Amino acid sequence: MTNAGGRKGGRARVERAERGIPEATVARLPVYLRALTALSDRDVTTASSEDLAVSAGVNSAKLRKDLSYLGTYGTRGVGYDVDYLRYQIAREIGLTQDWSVVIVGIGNLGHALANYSGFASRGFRVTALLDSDEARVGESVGDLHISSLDDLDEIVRSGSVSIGVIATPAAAAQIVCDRLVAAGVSSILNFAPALLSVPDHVDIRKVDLSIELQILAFHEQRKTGALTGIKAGTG
Amino acid sequence: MTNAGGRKGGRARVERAERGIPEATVARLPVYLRALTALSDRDVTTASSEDLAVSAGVNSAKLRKDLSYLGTYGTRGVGYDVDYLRYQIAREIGLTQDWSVVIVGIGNLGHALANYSGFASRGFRVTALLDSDEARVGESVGDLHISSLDDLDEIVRSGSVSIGVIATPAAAAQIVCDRLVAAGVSSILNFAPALLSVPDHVDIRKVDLSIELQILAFHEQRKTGALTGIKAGTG
DNA sequence: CATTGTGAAGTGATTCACAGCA
DNA sequence: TGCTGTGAATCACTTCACAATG
Repeated sequence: MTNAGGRKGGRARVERAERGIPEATVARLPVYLRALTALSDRDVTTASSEDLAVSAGVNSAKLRKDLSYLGTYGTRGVGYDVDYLRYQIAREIGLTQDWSVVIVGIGNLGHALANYSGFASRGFRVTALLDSDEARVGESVGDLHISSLDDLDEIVRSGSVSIGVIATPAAAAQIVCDRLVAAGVSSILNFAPALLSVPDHVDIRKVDLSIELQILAFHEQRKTGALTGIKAGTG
Repeated sequence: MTNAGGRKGGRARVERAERGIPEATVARLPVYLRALTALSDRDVTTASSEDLAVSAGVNSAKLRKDLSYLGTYGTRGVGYDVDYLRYQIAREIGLTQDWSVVIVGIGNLGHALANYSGFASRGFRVTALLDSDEARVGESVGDLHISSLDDLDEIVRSGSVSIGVIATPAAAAQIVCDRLVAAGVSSILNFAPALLSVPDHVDIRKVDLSIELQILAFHEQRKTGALTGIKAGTG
């Protein structure tokens, strides 16, 4: 990488493979993993970067560059061994171990997440569902029952939970977030339309359904020429 | 910027402002909109780029640069008029008009999306729920009832639907996608864990819950040093 | 050979830093 | 004076293009 010049004079020693995987690459590893799994399911044993790239929806140079951050797992003139590469990526992401997840806020979305099979199929085990509404506590969803938010500490500690999912209304999100952090959760997936603040050691990712629609609306508007002074007349 | 001498009254000489908004900026406009709404709700009438930036969770230089793509809506030495800027951003995104949305696949997630109030509160009206499972057709969810996928053409045409949401299993996603496109939908939000191909004129965005968790797991693993047996010391 | 792995070039986004203006 | 709007500098990511190699 072009880190030429060197900043803080000294630490220039590039430990690329271990520390320096670009975020953009990290975000694509699960996509590659899924593509490899699909190939493996179709009994494909070897794939070139081009095959894989098509299967993952990226271009092959990007794919090769991405993989190069992990190590050299390909064979020149041949390609990649599908199962071997799949294992390596799974290991890199951390899917060779199980992860315990708690979901807080068991409304419509929380329900859906609790039942979402896509979590379980990777190594994510939903170990608890929490809600602050005491009327809901005890209710069962799938094979879990809803616990009180007050049990959070106990649940996180005893279940080695490191990932929390927030599916509460926006108004409750920061409080829930603080409690998750206090209980020891250090990665959070937030579905509430709210900006959350967390200490540095906590990772947070946000999924905002209404923002996604708004981004689509922006482009849709451009397409139909509704904005710019072109005669509108939708409909 | 090209606004030299050109204000809003003039014609569309400002090619850049209208056409060239960077994707990264577009993705943040809804965030700014939300921050402005929150400020407005607290009766804040004026905000500096710094205020706004804090409220939106970005830095102020980025916010100012983003806003500069839309036009010149601030006042030097003062800041931005909250309601005025809010309107301008809403207009830019296309939220000054309503958008009809159909949701296909009324399983757990589809249900949750159908009931999600965050859509309606912006200008998104869910006008139809579709499912290919005939046993489900007729069932009611909120104040809508589930229609057959076969009615898609009719629904899209009569309701001027331009946005479709796919919440089906992965195996059905491409077929549903093709049917949406054939019916005239030109923006798609895909929740199915599948790579969809669409013609150029169709915009597609993907929300993948399991990928989000995997990205968190990657970082979580690094934090706990679970993987590589990295010796903490940099050497 | 075919295909990987990677420097180098290219593109896009972010941040800096300050001129220009209310 | 205080803050916006924006060129210039920097940083991050992507793509090119080809030497290295099983």
